[in-house]
Amino acid sequence: MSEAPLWKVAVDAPLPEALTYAQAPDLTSFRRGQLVTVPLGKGNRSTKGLILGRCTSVVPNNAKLKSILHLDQDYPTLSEPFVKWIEWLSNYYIYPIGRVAQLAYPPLRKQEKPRKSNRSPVIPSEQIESPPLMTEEQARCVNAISQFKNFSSHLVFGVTGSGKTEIYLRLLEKVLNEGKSGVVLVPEISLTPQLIQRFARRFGDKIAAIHSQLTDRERTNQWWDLIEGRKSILIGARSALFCPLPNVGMIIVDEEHEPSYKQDEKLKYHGRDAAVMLAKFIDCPIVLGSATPSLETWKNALDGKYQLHQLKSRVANRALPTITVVDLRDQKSSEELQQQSKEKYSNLPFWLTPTLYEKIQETLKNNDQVALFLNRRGVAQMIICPACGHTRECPNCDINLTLHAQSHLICHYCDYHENLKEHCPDCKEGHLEAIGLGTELLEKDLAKLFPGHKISRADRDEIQNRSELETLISEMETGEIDILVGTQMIAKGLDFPKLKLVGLVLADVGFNLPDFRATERSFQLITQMSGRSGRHVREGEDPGAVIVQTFNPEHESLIFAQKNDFIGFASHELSTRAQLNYPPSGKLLGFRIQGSKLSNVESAARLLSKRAQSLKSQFTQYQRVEILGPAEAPLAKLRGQFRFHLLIKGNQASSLNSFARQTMGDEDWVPSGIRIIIDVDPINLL
DNA sequence: AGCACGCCGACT
DNA sequence: GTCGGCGTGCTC
Repeated sequence: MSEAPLWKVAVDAPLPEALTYAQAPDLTSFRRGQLVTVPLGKGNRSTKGLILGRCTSVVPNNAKLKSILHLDQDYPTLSEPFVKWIEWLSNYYIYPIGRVAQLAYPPLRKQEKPRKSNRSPVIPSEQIESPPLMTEEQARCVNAISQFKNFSSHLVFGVTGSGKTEIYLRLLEKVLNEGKSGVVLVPEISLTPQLIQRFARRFGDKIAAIHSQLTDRERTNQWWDLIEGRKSILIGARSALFCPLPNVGMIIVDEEHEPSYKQDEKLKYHGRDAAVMLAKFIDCPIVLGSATPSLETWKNALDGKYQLHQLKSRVANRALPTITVVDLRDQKSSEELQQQSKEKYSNLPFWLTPTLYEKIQETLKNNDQVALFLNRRGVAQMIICPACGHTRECPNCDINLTLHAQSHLICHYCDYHENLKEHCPDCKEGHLEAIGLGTELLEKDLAKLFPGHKISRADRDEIQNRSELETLISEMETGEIDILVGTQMIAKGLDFPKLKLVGLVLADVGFNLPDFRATERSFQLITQMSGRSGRHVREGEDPGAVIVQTFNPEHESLIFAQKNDFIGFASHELSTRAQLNYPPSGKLLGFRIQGSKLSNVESAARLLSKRAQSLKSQFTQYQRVEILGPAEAPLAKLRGQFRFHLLIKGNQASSLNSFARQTMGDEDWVPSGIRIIIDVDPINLL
């Protein structure tokens, strides 16, 4: 009997490595990239697996090999670059290879005969429109990038309203003309019907979309449309990257600075970084776009790794809005002023300064729209008993409950609900008081102040799906809504012609988070929010206005945002980061230790830290690795699980990676009931 | 992640 | 006795 080959198969199970299988004698040879079905475990259980190649090493410790059951020939063979990319993801993010491989396939089987669905189509059919004229800047940028056919990274750095989307459309047009396909990644939140429509008006039925709002069936159908070449432009959220469509000629990542590109569960990958690697493996250009690039990307541009294409002017020379900063401390300290305004403004709620109030009135009088931004939901963040000082906390998470409506207390992390009692449950005496503010409170107060005007709220409580967002958008477009109140949701990508005033109710919310990126986030937020205002003013017309209310008017993020000076901000912030060796100067890797018993979690965290310390002292190549912690995570308890974390900082990704692997070892030292989760390049330090 | 095994308590 | 609760551990 001739020697049958052995195969390395990445099976869909949480195994750190691929498993080795024998080839059943009646099957023909396999190829790397093919999907197969293999037996796994006891009983006659079977799973999907990706063939990684022949097994060259000696058969692992006397395991009794099983045979591959069959080839799943309905599915396409993944290309060599794509398989390499999957292997890279698994190595870099320290995540089971089989689990990564599985992401390349759709959730359901291929649909043989299409059934009619009463859901609205994923891509609306639109009348094709001819492209608008480009500005000179836009044309120069398109020409520069489209000269590249092989791997090369480009940063399109353009102020909001400079027409980055038009650049993407033109680049994709060229890609299509060469008979290739293209992928456009956008943050989930800005994957609005508006954006898809805009692509559909240019490319008609060549467009496919993949995002979290699709049903499994819709997602599967989009996947096959791309695989079989019926669609050749894929626009989607980060998960769209895993669709192995053939012949990709360009990848575009819009709003590349968006933290939501980082997935923080399962495979904790960064969509932008993963996109750059994919482009590298398939050898095509990658285009990153932003008005406020992440410092990681900006540093790459400064270092010459990415080519910088800067757009300095807004389309049609629209003026940038003026940013007025209102110091909330003044409002409190100057008694004289307060006395004066007391009479005139006695009706104003505490969060609304006369400056903002008057500007709202003026804007409404001109029949224009106002948007107020506050990064907090609900009515109040804290419920306190004035008698005993107790606050109402979530029993599962280490966090205050937020008040919604009149009497609903909700935990924003685990969705625990309870009713607000009139008397404090602890001392049974004090009347519970609500402290703080949220979007729901703004909406209520505004309704009293501006009767007769339509006020709408956009936050996760109010807008939960695509159709609700669509309704809101169309009401904004028709001018039906006068004042829009919202969280993050309204900061991204929305484009309303009549929006002339944007108010940031309390900019400080973002300044003081326990996160080294807090300043960067604030700068981005202020810039993005002000970009929403006056996007359609004509030349010579008054620009839109932005009013920022804050207790910290001297905060760097505000100073630079007010001057519209990203470059100044970036160089200031880069030097601050470099001093502490934070990214993008250094690299970070986080361990999260969690379990249901506090003492066990704490001792496991200590044990992990001890292993790391001894590794560091043992090997000279780890001398410069810093070990921070272990400490209780800022959210010390979440969904009933206690959490500790350990952060390690280093200079190179590769050495941090091997340091983390060696620290974990074979994991047989991890006590039962404890889970240790690795997060490479963490974004959320909570 | 599944799925089996195994060791206890509550029932026919 | 034996059914089934879910804690523990393994998957070529």
